[in-house]
Amino acid sequence: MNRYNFKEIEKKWQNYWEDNKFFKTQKIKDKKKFYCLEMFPYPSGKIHMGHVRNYTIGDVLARYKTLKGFNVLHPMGWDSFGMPAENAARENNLDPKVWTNQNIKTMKNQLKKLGLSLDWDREISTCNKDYYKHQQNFFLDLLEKGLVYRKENYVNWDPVDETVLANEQVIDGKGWRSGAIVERKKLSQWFFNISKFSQNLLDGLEELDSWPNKVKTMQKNWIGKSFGCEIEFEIEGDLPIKNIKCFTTRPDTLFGFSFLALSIDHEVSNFYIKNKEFLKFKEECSKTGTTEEAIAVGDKIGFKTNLFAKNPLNPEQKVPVYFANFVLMDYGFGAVFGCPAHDQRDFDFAKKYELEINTVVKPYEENNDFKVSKEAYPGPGTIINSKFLNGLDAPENSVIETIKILEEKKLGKKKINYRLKDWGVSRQRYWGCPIPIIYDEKGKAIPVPREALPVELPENIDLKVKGNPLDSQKSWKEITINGKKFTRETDTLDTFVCSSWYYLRFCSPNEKNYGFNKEDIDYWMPVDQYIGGVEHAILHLLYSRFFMRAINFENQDFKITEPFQSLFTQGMVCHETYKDQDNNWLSPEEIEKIDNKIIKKGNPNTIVKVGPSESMSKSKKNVIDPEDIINTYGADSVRLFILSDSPPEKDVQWSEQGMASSYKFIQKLWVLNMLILDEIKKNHPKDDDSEFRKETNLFINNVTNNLSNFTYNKIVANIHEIHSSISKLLRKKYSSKTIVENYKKILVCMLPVIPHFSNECMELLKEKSDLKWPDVDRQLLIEENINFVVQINGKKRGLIKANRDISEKDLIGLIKKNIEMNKYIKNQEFKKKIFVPNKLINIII
RNA sequence: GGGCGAAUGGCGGAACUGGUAGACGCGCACGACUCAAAAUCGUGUUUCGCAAGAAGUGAGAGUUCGAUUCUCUCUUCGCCCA
Repeated sequence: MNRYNFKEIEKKWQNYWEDNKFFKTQKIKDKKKFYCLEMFPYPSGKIHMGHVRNYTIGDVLARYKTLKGFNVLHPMGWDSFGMPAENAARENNLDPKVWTNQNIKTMKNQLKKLGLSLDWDREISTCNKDYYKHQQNFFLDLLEKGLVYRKENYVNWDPVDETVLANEQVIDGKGWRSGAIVERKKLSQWFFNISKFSQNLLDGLEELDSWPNKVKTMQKNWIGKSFGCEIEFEIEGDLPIKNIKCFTTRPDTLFGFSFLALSIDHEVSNFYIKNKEFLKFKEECSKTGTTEEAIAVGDKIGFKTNLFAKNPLNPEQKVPVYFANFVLMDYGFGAVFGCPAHDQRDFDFAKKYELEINTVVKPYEENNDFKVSKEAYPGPGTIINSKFLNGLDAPENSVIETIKILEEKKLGKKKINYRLKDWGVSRQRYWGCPIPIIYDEKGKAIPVPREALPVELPENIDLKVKGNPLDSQKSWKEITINGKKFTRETDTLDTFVCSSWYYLRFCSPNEKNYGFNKEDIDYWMPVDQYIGGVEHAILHLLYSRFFMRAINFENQDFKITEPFQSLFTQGMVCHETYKDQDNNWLSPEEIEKIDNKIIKKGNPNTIVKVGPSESMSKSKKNVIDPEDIINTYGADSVRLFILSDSPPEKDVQWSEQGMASSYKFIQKLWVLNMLILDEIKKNHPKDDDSEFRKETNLFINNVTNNLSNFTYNKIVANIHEIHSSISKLLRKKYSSKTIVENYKKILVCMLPVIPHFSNECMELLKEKSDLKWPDVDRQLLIEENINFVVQINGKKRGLIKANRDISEKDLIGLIKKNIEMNKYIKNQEFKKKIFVPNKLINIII
C-alpha cells in the first residue's frame, strides 16, 4: 500500500485552488456574507509559528463557513511600513522597499504552502502608493473635519543619533542603539483627535457581545473615565498669578490639603526659565523618563516655589506650591492638590519635604482619633476633621456632596476626565506614509491639494544620515509652486494608521478614486470574525474603532460604527528553552536526547539545562521554522498539530513528538481511507446501517459544536475518535452505499482542518463536487439505552443499563434485582431518593 | 499597589445548564512482528492496595442528596494597568 505522499498531494491541491481561483470572492447580493479576517502580518522576513497558528485558526473558520453556504471574504495583506525595514535596510545597504518586497514574496509563498483559503486577488500592501494614497486622502478628510491638529509635544530624543525614539526603544533611560541618555524634546507634531470620541468608544464596548471581556476591560481602563471636580485655587506670592486650576477625583479630602503640585511643563514654569536651580531640577526630572510607569517607580522629587495656594474650603489655610516630577501635563490641568494622608504618592512627597499629613478619612472600624502614620490610607470610610463634611461616607457620598458645595460656592465644578490622550501620529522616520502637508515660508501648514496625491516617498535616499532621512532629502523636501517656495512635511504617519483601515480596503481593493466603495462596505462590513494576538487588544483595536467613527463623522457614510463584530484572541506558541553550562541559549537543533539525558549535539559530556516553555523568540533561540516543518511533515500535519494540544485562546507548547504524532495520524487516516475504498469495492450486503449512521451523526454534531465554540483542539480529538470507531465498525462489513454516504460526511467535517487530505480522499471517492456541510440528525442523537448512574448516599456505586424514559420505580426495581448493587441496599429503608430522568439515581439510606 | 484570569495524572488538556472526573494526544510499561533495532500493530496506564476497597481536581471552609463547576478566605502563577 502506498504511503500518503503529502508533497505531491498538497502541491496538487494548492495548484488546483490557485489555477481555478477557487477562493476568489465576489459580491453576491442575495447570498449571506461572512467576512473572516486575521490580523495581517508585518513582512519581517519569514512567517513564524504565531502566524501559522493565527492563520490556521482563521482558515478553519473560513472553510467551515464556506461549506455552510456563506459567501466568504477571506483576504490577506501586508502591514509593510515600519521601522524594522528601515533598520534592516540601513544595516544591509538596501532599499527598504526592496527588502520589504522580498520578504513579502517569501512569506506569501510560505502562506500558500499552508493551504490557506485566501483570496490573493485582494492582496494589499500598505507601503504601496495605491494604498497610502487613500490614506493621505483620509488624512485630509479628517483635517477638514477638525479631527486632525498640530501641537507641540514631548518626545524621547536621542542626542547622539539625533533621532526620536519610540518608548520601546528607550531602555533604562538610554537609546537602544547609541546608548546615549535620552532627553525630552519638544516637537511640533500631528495629532488625531481620538479623545473627542472617548465616551463614544466607551459606550460602543457595550454592543460588542462577542468580544472577550478581557479586551473590553483593557480598553475601558485605557480610556480611563473618571468622575471628579475641577477646582480653582487662589494663589498668593511674588508672581502675577491669581489662580491655578486642578482636576481631582477626591475633592472630599480637601481638608487634608498640604501642598499644590505642578507639572514642570505647567505654564507657571515660564516664570522660572532663568532660574538655574529650576533648570537643574528640570534636568533631573527628564532623567526619570516620560512614561507613567517610570514616574511611578522613580523617586518623587519637587521644586518649591514662592507661591502659596489657599484651600478653597478653608481660606485660612495656605500651603506651598511645588513643581513635582510625578505630575503629568497630559492629565487634568497639569496640577494636582496634595493630600498625603490618602494618596501614597502625595504621602511619599510629604515625608520627603516634611509637609503636614492631615487625616481626613477613617476606616469604618476605627475611632475619630484615627491618624495615618506609616502609609497613606486610600480606602473607604468616614470623613473626619473636615468641619461641614464630617460624617459623610467616603468616597461615594462625600465626593458628590463636596462637589455640590463647591459648585454652590462657585469654587469648582463637576467634571468627567478621560485618561485617553489624543493620538500622536507623526513619526520622524523614512519608511512610512508621507503626511500630505506643505509649509509656506512663514511655516503655515497647507494641505496638499487632493489632485496632487499621492505624496510619494522618494526613492534611493541615504538612510545613514543622522536624524530623519526625509529631512535631509532637499530635492524632495523643497518644492516650488507658482514661483512660491514651500517645504514638505518630513514626518511620516504612525504605522498604526495604516492598520486602522485596511479591513475596509479589503472590501474594495481595486477602487481607484477613494479608499473604498460605499456599496462594498455596506455588503461586507462589519468583519464577522476578527482573529489575532491579544497584544493588539488596546492600540490597534482602539485606533480601528476610532477610524471608523472618524471617517463616518458628520457624513454618516455607513450604517455601522463598530468594525469588528466578533473578536478572537489566540494564545502564543511556546517552546522549551535550552542553555549550556555557560548560560548561552541553545536552539532545539543544537541539542539531542540520549538515554534520557539532554546533551549538546555531538558532545556527550555536556549538560544542557532545560528551561521553562516560553513564547518563541529569536533572542532565546527557541524558535521552530514553519517552513522546515511543512517540508518535513506537510501542511495538513502542521495544521492538525497546531490546533491539537491547547484551546486556541491559550498558549500552546510546541513539541516535536506531538508534531510527529500528528504526521503519523494522517498516515493512519490514509490507511483507513484505503481500507474504505477496498470495502466499497466488495460491497457487502448489510441492511442495518444504524450504528454507522449514529457514529457519523455524533461526529458531525461534535465537530459542528466545537467549531462554533472555537474549541478547535477538541475537533482534533473528535477526528481521532471517529478514526477509531470507523476502524472498528468496518469489521462488520457494510454495503458500499452506507460507507460512502457516511464517509463523505466525515471527510467534509475534516476538510476545514486538513483540506488537502480531505479533498484527495473525496476525489478518490469520486465525490469531489457538491461539498456541503452535513446536517445533524437530532433524533439520531437520542440514546434508547441509557447507562444510569447509581449512587448510594451520594457515592457512585455503579452503572445500570435501562430503557430511555424509565420511571423511578422501575429503575429501583432493576437495582434491587441487581446483585452487585443490591448488596449496598439490602433491605434498608430509603430516607430519600433523587431521580434525574435519563441520567442518575441517588438513594439515601 | 489595582484590575482580570488561571490552578485537574509524569506532561498538554477533556468534563454541555451542579449529576459517571481524567475524553483525545504525548510519555511510559508490557506484548506481537523481527536475528535485532526502527517503524507498525495490540493491551494497559490518577494514586495507594494482592484484592475488596479507599483517597483524589492548589489549600481551607460553606451551600447541596450530589461540587472540577456555585459562595467565602488563603496560596501560587500568568496577563494588563500603575
